[in-house]
Amino acid sequence: MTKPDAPVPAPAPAPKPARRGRPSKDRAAGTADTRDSILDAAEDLFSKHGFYGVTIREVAREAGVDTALVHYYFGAKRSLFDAVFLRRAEVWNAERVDAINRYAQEAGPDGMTFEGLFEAFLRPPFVWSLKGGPGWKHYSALVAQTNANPTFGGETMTRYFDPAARRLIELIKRIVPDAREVDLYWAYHNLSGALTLTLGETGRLDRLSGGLCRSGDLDSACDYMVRYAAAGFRAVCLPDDPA
Amino acid sequence: MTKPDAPVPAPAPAPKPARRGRPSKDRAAGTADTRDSILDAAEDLFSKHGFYGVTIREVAREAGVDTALVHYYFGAKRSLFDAVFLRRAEVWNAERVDAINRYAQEAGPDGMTFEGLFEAFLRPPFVWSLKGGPGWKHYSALVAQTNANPTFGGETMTRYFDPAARRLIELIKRIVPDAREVDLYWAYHNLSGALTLTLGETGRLDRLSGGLCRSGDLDSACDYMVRYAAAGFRAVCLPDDPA
DNA sequence: GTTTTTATTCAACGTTCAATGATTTTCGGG
DNA sequence: CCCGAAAATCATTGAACGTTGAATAAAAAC
Repeated sequence: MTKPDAPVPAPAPAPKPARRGRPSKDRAAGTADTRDSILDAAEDLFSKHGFYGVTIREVAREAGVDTALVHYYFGAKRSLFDAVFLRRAEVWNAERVDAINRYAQEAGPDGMTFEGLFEAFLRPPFVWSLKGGPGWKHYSALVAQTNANPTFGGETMTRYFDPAARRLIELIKRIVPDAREVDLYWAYHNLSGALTLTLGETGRLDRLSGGLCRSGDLDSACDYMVRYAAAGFRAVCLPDDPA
Repeated sequence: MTKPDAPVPAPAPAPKPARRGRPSKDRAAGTADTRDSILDAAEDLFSKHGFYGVTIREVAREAGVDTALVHYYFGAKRSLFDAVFLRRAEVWNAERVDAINRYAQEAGPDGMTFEGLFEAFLRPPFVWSLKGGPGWKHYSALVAQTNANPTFGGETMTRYFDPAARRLIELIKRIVPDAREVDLYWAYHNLSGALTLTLGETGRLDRLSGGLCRSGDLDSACDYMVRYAAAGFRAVCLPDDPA
């Protein structure tokens, strides 16, 4: 059944040195290197197939390490997922909060607009996804997927992502002091859904539009979202449109 | 090693009659009953834990049937998922297309508004989720999750859900004939994200708002979404706001 | 009344999974 | 120079996985 060994592809590719024990110092930087490569691999795979769609073995293979090393660094599989999720959560949200706080200070209490505030709030994640390297792109998709999942990461999403949303709503109240709070939350929910779907870059918009729009064109996406959301908030909070 | 049989809990609880072979005719309606109960169980579980988070054994147990029966009716696990997804897809989308077509006819070419059109387009799925029983609620969550997944159901979502979106955009063009098509698609994307996140009812809005909003209050959600989206579309397609 | 088809249960197959314990090698501190 | 801690591999464990084949009983077809 074996094919005739005509071209001789390679004389048994020496499957690996398979060195055991602690690695010699010259290779890599020691520990942080391995840890991060596991996180990167897990981030990539989780973002594409979800928690249950990924095995520790796949993570280890993509990271180029032994399966047991994943447990050595992160313990149970669920802990690995949490580590992936938390790694960028703080950066992501701290930057958004900083941006809207800075905008509020620069614009002053009476100079703020919905457009300016949303621009400050939305642009950072789009920029990370565009310019932060593949890790950030994967992370965006992971957040999008986690946000849509009813039983997964609920507490984590709340813990890390809600403070930024709360701060945004506080600042919106300065723009429309008479708005009802419940209206603001529902309007924010509309914005949140659009944001996560867009950052997920599932490619559905590309197919729906027959190639006219590209999911990866996040600069345009952010521009559209700012205008769309600003008008939506005004319509929801200012029903009589005093303009 | 066996415990002293002091209290005698039960003389072997007769774990089940475990009848074999085709069921007698009086019990149940024959085949459609079993098939649907499997679909219902799978729909429930898939919507909560995703494709890989559910095992055939769990589906069978929740449906109250043998594991092998699931394969008998649906073959491979992936085929079961597709069957679940397709069962309600046609109803869901046919009704939305009918509703917007009816609205277009009643309002006439010059009488259509964004609010009226979106009301027709959005209300049906909200009503199904509210009044269609638990199956429709699970299905809504399943669609929300599938829509956010980059590698799953992409073709299926496109095949069954895009025609309704295309028809909607055609009708929007009658309201704003001068709008650029690319703007309409991006605006629709914002609407789509809000819709699926809301129908998912993940409970995040409840926690974010401290109980002020309830995810399950889909009547309000739909009202908000109609107003929000109508204003958003106007802002995106009519940048100079000729009003 | 016999035969075929349909619906169901049971038992098992081979595979893969997450996780662990033992072992090995190198680094760093004394 | 030694010795403990760190970082890695290997081998294995028990459980759970999707899937299949054989057996069985009622219904339907002839």
